[in-house]
Amino acid sequence: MNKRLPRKFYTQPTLKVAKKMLGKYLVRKIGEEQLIGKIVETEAYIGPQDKASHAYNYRKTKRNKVEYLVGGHIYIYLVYGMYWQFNIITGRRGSPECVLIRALEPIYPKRYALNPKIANGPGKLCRWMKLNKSFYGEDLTKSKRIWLEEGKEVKSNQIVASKRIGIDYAKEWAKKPWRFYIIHT
DNA sequence: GTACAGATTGAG
DNA sequence: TCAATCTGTACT
Repeated sequence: MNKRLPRKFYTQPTLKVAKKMLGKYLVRKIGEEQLIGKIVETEAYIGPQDKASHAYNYRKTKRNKVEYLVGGHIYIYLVYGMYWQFNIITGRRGSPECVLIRALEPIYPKRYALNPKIANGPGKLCRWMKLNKSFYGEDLTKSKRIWLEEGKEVKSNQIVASKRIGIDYAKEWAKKPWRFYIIHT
């Protein structure tokens, strides 16, 4: 049976976790129903040095304070007044780093697999899985309603790195190849 | 208290 | 190309 990923997975260096997360299954339990999506696109945000990060220069606000928790917690927030962004904290306690989940491929229930566009964007996957502020600070290693499982193996030659999206204001940091996705086969 | 931009999306 | 829509943040 598939096993929930342990704390150890999340406390590795952020860029490594961002890559390893590709192919993992994100499981969301809603009542008796389960939704499962394979992670196919991620972006890394490397805390204090990363100008595109909310925690740039160790900034700590009411919104991003969970980024300082140990890896495995959820950082979720609203952008543009209507879309949630689902991030997973990485690294150790006190190091504000995280990975943004940008896209899922629906696996289960089967009817969603026919509609791959339902979760192909950071705002859309949250709408699909009904993720909102109530998940702020939730622990993926303990939660009963959301967690990550070992999924399909992804070979390194199927992973592409490119620059991150929607953060042009961060200038040179916007060009870092810290967005990872699986080649569509 | 007030102003303003943003890790997006879908329609035109 | 552009509006929708609202919270956190930085300022007065």
